[in-house]
Amino acid sequence: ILSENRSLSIRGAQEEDPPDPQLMRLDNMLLAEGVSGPEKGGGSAAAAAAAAASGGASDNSIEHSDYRAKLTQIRQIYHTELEKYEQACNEFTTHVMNLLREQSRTRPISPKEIERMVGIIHRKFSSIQMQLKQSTCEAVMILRSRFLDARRKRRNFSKQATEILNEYFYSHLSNPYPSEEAKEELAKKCSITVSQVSNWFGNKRIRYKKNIGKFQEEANLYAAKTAVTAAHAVAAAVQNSQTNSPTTPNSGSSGSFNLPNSGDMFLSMQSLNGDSYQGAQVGANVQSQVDTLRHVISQTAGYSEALGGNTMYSPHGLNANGGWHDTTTPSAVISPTEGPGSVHSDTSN
DNA sequence: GTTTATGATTTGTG
DNA sequence: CACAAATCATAAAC
Repeated sequence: ILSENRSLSIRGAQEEDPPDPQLMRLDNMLLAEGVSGPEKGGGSAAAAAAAAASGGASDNSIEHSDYRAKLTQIRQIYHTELEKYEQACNEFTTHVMNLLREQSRTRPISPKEIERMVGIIHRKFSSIQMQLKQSTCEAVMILRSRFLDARRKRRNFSKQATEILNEYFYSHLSNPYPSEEAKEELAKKCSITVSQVSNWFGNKRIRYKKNIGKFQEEANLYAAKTAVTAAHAVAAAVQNSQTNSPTTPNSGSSGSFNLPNSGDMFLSMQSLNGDSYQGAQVGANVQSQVDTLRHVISQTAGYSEALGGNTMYSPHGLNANGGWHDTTTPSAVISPTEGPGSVHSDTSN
């Protein structure tokens, strides 16, 4: 009898004589969510995530890994608790049986009474199990709602991803519109989706334009980051006017990029950007670096922050009215540093 | 707690 | 459809 009871209680997770519809619902849901399903490996819900994670499809592995971790956690708790209850149930049953057996020596105990006792015990424990399942379901639901509704659970991108994006943005300030291809590349590098990249650039553009002053520091930082290589490129292109090597990056805390002869440098840059050199040897591929360098140089050339407003140095291709795109331009303001040669065809990558 | 930063969404335009 | 702009909702900082 005892062994029979044990096996019954072990199996007894779902089968109660009255097939409680609520219980069935819970069980089905837990099974569907992969909580009560196969221990490891691929749950039904985890299948997609697993494919994304191992398949190298950078799409949403990051988003789902978190989800999966939490789900696993829930599953573990669920199983642990379930096991605990079963064990407790068995122990308690045994205990009661022993008690009854002992009492049977002093007074007659009918098998019916024993059966009744066992029934009571099992009902008690299965109601506990029900509660367990219910709360587990609840937890899964909450988890799901938090992860399904992307807007609710906003995760910041990793520092690294932000670095990469900013680097691209500030080194293409004159035309911060990555091509589809470039977006894909960025997405891959940042482990985010292409649309996330698009979102990021959309937000960045509008917010940069809205308050350029606020982004000056950041712009300088990222400009300085690539300034070394940019300086090299420019220096190679403009062989003259190279008195001193641009010193060390200087980890520009307050934009102190110590250029030796900024004025001259700036002039050469202008001519470079203007016409004379444009097509010759340094083509558009230097343009991005010119962008970045110009920023630094203008800083060094005695340009205080935004407070006054950027008159002469209306930053990079952004005409004084604002807007890279120039839709229905009310006034054609020509950026002084931007010569006749407009900047497009960026030769990304 | 409040404020700021930031990713996502909605709306509107060409 | 890509984009700008406004807006939402949350994360992170204070």
